[in-house]
Amino acid sequence: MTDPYEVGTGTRRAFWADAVADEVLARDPTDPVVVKGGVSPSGVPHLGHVNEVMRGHYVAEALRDRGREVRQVFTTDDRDRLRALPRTLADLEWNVVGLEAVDAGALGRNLGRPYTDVPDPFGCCDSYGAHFTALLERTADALDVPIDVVSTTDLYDSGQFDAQVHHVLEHRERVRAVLARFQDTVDDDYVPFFARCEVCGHLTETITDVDLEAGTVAYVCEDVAAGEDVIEGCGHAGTATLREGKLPWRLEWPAQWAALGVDVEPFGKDHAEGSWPSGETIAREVFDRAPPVPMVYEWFTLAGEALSSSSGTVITVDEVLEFLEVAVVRYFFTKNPSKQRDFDVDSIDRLVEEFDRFEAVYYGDREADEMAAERADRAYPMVVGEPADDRPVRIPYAFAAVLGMTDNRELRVEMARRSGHISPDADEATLDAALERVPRARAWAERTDNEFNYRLAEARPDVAFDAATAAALEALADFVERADPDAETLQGEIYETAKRHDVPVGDLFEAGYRLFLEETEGPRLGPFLAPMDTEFVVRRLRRAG
RNA sequence: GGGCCGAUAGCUCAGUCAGGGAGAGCGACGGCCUCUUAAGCCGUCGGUCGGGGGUUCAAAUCCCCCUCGGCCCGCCA
Repeated sequence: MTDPYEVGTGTRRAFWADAVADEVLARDPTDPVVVKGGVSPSGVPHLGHVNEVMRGHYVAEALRDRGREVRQVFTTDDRDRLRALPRTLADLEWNVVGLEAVDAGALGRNLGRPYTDVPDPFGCCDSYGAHFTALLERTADALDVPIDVVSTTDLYDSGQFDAQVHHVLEHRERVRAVLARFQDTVDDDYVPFFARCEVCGHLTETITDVDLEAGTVAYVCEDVAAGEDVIEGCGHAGTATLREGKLPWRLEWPAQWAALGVDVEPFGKDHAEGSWPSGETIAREVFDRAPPVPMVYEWFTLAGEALSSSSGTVITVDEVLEFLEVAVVRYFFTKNPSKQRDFDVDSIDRLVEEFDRFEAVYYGDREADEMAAERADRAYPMVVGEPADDRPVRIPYAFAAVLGMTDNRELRVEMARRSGHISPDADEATLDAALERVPRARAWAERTDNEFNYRLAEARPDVAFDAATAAALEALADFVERADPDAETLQGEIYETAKRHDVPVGDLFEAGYRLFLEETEGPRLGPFLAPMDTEFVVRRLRRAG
């Protein structure tokens, strides 16, 4: 069998997507090459689900780069049954809410039914499945990844799956024999089909007869185990057509490959040991076709916790984009897929700085070893789409958070210029692009309430100082009013003023932070105050407003 | 119980596929900027490469055993 862990590691390639593309091209597929991913629309799509989109996207881009036409398909496995109620849900605007915000009782009565048969708890889409599929599509859109979303329910309903379902049932003896090599529970009575009960709508696994001539199965609606719980069947005995049900996942997956002509598919490490080995064998021995090139990605954790829609440990792409630029998020997914990675909002500034370095390496503005240089060369254009001629001006993320202390654009520009992060002759377009990071970094500082989370105090804080400090502040105000000093002059003057008034330097700085930020510490005061409106600074130093 | 992936500096990670110099960023420490004050620059320190054994002239890299994190071997993805 093909070890999915080996694909992408067997050749010397700086960027894993190129190694996967090598593997795909070695099989000489016909255009369009089909890259697939997919998930079950079981709940709020989170950052982990993005693997199914982004990993495939990079493989697709690597193939396109070699002149191939590529179709990236994303199956929403919406015929799967609702097995448990997730702890959290999200409306179409990404407002994440607890289960108590919807009619959980009504939702609970739908356990056992396919997602596309469950009413949308928010009432805005055709079904539960359609609702969360819509969020998956929005996720891909937000990251600028073009995908063809294919509903698995639609594959059944429209007849596109007829041939595969028929084929599976026709050769169910062989299916049984193959699956039994992988699963102990497959016995002589096993029929690889779940029928939808015409009375209660549950998917039942008890198939009592198969009539391929008529294209129907006979079933009894029995209890189904769902984790610790049991979903009760209604006991009804009836018949269903081959479109009124579904294949078990281990067959549905290879059936998708056959129906959609899939050439390559990334999947999570959970599949690597379970459904991949059996699926690959089913593809060969039942569908008589080569399985796609596999590629495994490891899972992410969120601040050390497993991402899970059902438990509610989720971070959505919508959330992530509040504090990261699209390119940075896309960059995150260029990293080695075989490593478990922790996504920690607290230290997201590191990721951004890493992206900035990666970008600088691409533009040759930064030394890098051969491997890193080649990786930047390959991956960067896929991350940003179309690299600009010149390296974009980037403000360091942490400093961008600092600029977020004020909403005044001129002040932001002034501070960025004086800090040397933006050249004095930068045009408006460059400024806008560079400042795009500021609100995101500001959102991050607020969210994590870290050391960059401070705001310019709009109203004068109510603080009192001893006589010496007050006199020093007064002197400083006079100096600012008289000299309108630049950053370094002012910074120096603060020291001098403190000395002259016999005030410990630290105390005078602290007084400044209290007056302007309502904090006891802060950024270097000179560069911070110098670009501000002189009148305002003087007034505040005199505690007059 | 069987199997798979991962573990490299305080932190985040590259390097492991094809054996030969242990690396980057951040942090810490020191220095520069008339200046202890969260941004800039220069420099320094920092690692039994998870542990043990083996192969080899040579092992982070190959082999075996073990520990830890995660996953699979039921369902679901």
